[in-house]
Amino acid sequence: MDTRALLSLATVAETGSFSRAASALGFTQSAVSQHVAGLERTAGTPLLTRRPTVAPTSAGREFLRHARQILAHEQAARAAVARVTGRDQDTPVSVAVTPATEHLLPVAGRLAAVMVDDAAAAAAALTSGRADVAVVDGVAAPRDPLPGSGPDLVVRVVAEAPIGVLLPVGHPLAGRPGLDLASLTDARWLDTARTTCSTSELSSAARLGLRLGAAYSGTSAGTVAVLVRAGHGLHAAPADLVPPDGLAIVPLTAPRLVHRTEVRVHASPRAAVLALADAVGAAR
Amino acid sequence: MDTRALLSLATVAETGSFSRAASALGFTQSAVSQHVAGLERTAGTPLLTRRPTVAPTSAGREFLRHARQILAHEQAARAAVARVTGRDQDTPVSVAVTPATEHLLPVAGRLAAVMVDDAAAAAAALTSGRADVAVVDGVAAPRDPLPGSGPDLVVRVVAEAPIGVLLPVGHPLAGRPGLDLASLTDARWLDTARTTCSTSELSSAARLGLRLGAAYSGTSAGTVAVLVRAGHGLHAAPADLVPPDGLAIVPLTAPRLVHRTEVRVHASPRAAVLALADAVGAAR
DNA sequence: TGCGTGGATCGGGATCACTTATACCCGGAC
DNA sequence: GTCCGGGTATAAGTGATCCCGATCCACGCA
Repeated sequence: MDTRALLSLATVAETGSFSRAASALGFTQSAVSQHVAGLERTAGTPLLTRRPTVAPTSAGREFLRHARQILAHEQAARAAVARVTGRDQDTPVSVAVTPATEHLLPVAGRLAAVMVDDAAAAAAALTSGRADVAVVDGVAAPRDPLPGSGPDLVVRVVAEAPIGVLLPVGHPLAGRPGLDLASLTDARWLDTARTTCSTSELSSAARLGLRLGAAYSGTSAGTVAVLVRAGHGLHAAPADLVPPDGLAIVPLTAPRLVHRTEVRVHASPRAAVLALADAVGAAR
Repeated sequence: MDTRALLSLATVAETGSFSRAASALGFTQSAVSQHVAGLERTAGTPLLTRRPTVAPTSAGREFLRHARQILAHEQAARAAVARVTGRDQDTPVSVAVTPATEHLLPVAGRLAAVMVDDAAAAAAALTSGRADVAVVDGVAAPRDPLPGSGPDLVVRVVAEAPIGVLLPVGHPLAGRPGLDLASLTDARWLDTARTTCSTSELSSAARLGLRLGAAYSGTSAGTVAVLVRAGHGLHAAPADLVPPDGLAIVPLTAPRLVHRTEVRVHASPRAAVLALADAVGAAR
């Protein structure tokens, strides 16, 4: 099996057209057609529908899942070899960052930031070789790893703080010394996925279904504050945060969860990567 | 990049010889040599040492990690396509089982058992397509998944019981109503990895280092009982187990952990696989 | 019916991937 | 030193393959 054919298949599936895939890859349409035909011959079944539209069949979807993995590993293999042979000394360090950690990056130095939504996406970028370092934050139990951590990665904790609930100062619960999340499942929560301590992270770390209110798909902590103050829903935040005007933070007593910021690097990083990881760890 | 070359490289690395790899794969030694040379040319660096012995270089080790993933995904892609096209109707259902769950398999029916050590190894067998179903047991917090569970897998819990500590009846702690694991880190534990509620699973689920005594690398619950009775160390067990002669089981009150048995299948199983999963689930 | 779009197919030159045969390298025996 | 044996690299030849340009074909549309 040749990975060029897999790339053709994947590109056709993405672009929805043999000719567009061909021009994207610098092949002729004929070659792409032959690639796909060859894969279908070895698979023994059609992988794409042609008419009325070009789209994966059910067999094709399964096949593509693995094909994409193979292509990712092919790139990762190249990157890994370049890393150990040190032939990447002059290429910029590529950093995967979650929205809330972007400000930790040093301004100086040759580096390329890869924006990712959460720790799991950062792990994918790291293992596929798209990133050399990841600076991620997320919600987990105190001794649990953040999602997506695995072997072959060196993890370094930059900051860790217990989690609290962000409430308007006038809210009936704002005066409490602490709160149990289980008693708040019927409250309305902002529906966030990319913010610091996003409700989706909170919900999955706590393994609790939370009732969702207004949805916010951005990443800005300021907007979250405005929405909470306006009563559109609750949101979590690191308990050591200075509460924005008009808001209070009440610590979560159960379940015991923390917001953690981590730097992750491959087990065998080049010097420039290590230096960057140290800089972020020290910046804090 | 051609996966045949990757297979040659991997086989050379495994057998430690170009000629042995060649005969194992049905190639000539010359072809294997050219495969490896081609990969080294594209990688731009030697991947294997030739003399005094054939072994991966550091770049080769990194490369091989990804190469093996690619080969696994190639097989998995074939298996996945065969699954959805139903061309595997007459092949036996392949089941990955942990040592403690083997007795749950129905005796009748065409099936092939793949023995694995733990839930994580079963997950690897499942995603690589080596197994259609997995019947696994392991230790985890009550609402946590067992290690190695992921998306694209349908999980069904067969049995779940709290965990207790297996003690000789004469042991000073044997009369207690419950025990805290944190107070037992200095006790001596049997060093097991493949038994039901093995100490390595217990330790990693509880995130506690336990002091290890005698090591037992087998899987027999009977042997574990004999070793505990003889005072070689403590061991965990499902709390609902009928204690063997001369032993008592004291429930663990903290951390709250359970021993769980699960059946896992791919998201789109063929009928024969589903039937088997149901049979195991019903057997209990 | 004729036309435009887009995938499939055909023929042919360049390249590739094997095989066989042979060269090369190194350690050990004499 | 020389020869031998186990083992990898290289050379030459051949059939398969890859990819291109050209053309065919199916379909939707006016």
